[in-house]
Amino acid sequence: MNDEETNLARSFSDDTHSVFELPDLYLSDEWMDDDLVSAVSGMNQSYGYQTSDHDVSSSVFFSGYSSSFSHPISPSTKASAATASAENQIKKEKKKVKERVAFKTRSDVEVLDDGFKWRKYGKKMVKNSPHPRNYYKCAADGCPVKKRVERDKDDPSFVITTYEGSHNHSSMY
DNA sequence: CGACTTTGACCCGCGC
DNA sequence: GCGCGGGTCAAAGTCG
Repeated sequence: MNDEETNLARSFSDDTHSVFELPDLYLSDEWMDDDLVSAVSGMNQSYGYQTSDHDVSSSVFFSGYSSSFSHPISPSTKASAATASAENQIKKEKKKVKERVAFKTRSDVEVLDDGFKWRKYGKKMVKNSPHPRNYYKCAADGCPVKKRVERDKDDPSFVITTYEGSHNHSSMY
């Protein structure tokens, strides 16, 4: 885990958020489908946290393509694919994607204040799920960080948040 | 009245 | 080369 990811984890441990470790309760691979599973490396951690308004618990997957990519648990589609082409795809993704962090959060609201200011720029219906997916960008000037938020397809009380990139500004606003 | 969200259109990569 | 799925743009709308 690099510094950025550590900071991200710590951002949930302030006045309004308290971070505590969970047993591997939510680390089952049932939700790890498609691109999410391909984003997961060997370093997995599980957290829960509370806000003043809501009780939420999260599975937190810190991932980085750049470091020690471990072979993912193959979902059905990729498992059936030829090994060679699958490896090529992994190579391509490795090149393109720098850094991705996926949260699965039990919450009734999808806009959790994680200390950054987000500007919403898109909404899409995704094929796999009956729920829309929302796209946010960090509002800080010149900051390239994006996140996407979607609900779990078969358990709508979960919200999946995926962060992409690292903040290049120290202040949160 | 300014800042931010909404929402359909547009774009681009990929598989057939 | 066309259609589809996923990501982004930007004009219009909404909110404080």
